[in-house]
Amino acid sequence: MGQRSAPSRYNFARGTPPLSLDQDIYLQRQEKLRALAALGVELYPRRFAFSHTLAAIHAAFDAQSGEALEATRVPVRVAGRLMAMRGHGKAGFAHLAQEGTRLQLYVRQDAVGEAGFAIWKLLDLGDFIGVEGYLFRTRTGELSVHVERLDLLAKDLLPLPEKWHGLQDVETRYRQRYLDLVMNPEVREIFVRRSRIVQVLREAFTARGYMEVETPMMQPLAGGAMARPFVTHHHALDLSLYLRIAPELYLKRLVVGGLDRVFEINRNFRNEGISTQHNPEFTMLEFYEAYSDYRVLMDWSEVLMAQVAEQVTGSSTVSFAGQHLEFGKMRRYSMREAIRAFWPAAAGGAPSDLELADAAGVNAAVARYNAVAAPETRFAPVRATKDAPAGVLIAALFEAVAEAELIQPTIIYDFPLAVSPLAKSKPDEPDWVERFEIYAGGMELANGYSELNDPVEQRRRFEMQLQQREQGDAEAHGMDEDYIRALQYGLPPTAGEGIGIDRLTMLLADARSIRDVILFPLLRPETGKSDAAQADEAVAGNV
RNA sequence: GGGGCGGUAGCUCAACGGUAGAGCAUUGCCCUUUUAAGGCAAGGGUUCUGGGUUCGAAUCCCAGCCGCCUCACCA
Repeated sequence: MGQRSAPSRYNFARGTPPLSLDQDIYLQRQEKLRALAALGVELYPRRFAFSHTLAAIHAAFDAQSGEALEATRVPVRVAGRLMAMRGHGKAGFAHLAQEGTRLQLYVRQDAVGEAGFAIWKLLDLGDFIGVEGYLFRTRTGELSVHVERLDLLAKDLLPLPEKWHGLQDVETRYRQRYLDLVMNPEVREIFVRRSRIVQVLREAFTARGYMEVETPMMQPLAGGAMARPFVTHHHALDLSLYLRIAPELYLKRLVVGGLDRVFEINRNFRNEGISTQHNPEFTMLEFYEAYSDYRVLMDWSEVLMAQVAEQVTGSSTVSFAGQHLEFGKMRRYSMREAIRAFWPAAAGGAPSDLELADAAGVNAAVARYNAVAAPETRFAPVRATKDAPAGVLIAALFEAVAEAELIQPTIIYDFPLAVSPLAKSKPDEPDWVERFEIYAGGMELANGYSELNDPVEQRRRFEMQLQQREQGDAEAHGMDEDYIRALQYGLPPTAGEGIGIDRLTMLLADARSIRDVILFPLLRPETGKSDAAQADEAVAGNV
């Protein structure tokens, strides 16, 4: 076949650096392409009409005996990527892979002819091929295709990772996700499951009378959450825009407009840190229903989570990080109850509702807690910002005391108003709002509330946020006059909620990093050229 | 941003101050029911980069780059 002569044929002599193996294989395989072309093979044909998917073949014939197959000689045309090849002189075995399933091929010269066998000898691991033949069982009983015709569909010019261990290098897995998907079946399974989760959610919302909508990703004001936004610019309008941090304010405008039940599954963008639980762009399911409140949504969310877990994993109890999470029955604590329930004994008496009702009491509780808290323990200290409102401190206290303990799916309800500028206050406690969050696996999974629909109160809340911003809180919410105008036309009583799809997928797929449930997580860009690019340049004489 | 761990052949990994190796993959030869096929032979390395210590560095030291984990921020 002459592969070894390939480097010299291209005359790399003048100042060309030594080729790495990667380039070597690339050039070998290009040489095989030329050899295939010389055999009259079309190198990049346009289609292959298959008779069955590999999955369909397994579904239909796995139960049939070798004798039955021999009697009927079922003709098949199948396609896929070559993932294993075992040569045996003038015959050979291969495994074809397609959509996560595999089927064995048996190729022998007397069945495919000399020309067909010449093609077979020029195939490599990773090539896409289509074959025609009939089904049979080998001596060991494996369902296989007895190949009679073999077509190259697309050649793999670069070597696949090692077949037994798969692709392990974490960076390569994320940068070249296609290799991860080719080599690691469990990775493929996670993304199949993610798709299933979204599908089940869509069905559940549709069944509840919701319509799916899309609202702007580019917004003149980044509202609906507290986070640093990404900034971009529209040239024709000479307009600075923010990638949205949340769709909330647009979805509620739709409820003003009479779309009573709306949901959106789409990306949010937050210009903040990257961690195992944070990616700068992440997928949020956000939904609003008119004439409802947070109690309705708490109950519905609990049902929904159990239903999704059941339909996706087969059980409402799911394994996550070595624990069994029971989505069938969620615990519920008010935020104040949760602080008391998980209060460290060493810190003395847990704070009462009365103590948490004013700044002095809250500061005393934080001081008691911080006296026993220490970094690197489960009780991290509360970092008290100067002059932070009592509500902000209470929320911080909750996160420090309780959040890490919320492994089992748990609803935390009734939040301080100071951290909830868009939520309706409780009728009997004006400093607290009708808001809840769902925690599971130690992560915040969902956030919902009764929507504040009083435009006068909403303006006051925005002004409070502006004050916090002036005191140095860069993430405090900005004033949105257009949103207030929408409220002035009347927002019916409404409840809304956001569910983090990435985190939900982590929980239901037992993935410990958000990067394992996002196909292309954000990474620092690669620098430099690939070996193949260098080889191409060398061949073209550009070096 | 702080702390910890890591980067060796295309891939998965050894070698831990003294000649850079194995398996898979690749190339050649043999092999018509194998399946991590097998046998024989061969090729393939800027040990992330740059300094330093040393007779000698993949190994020790310093700096940088990249990645992972973790803390902080956040969902």
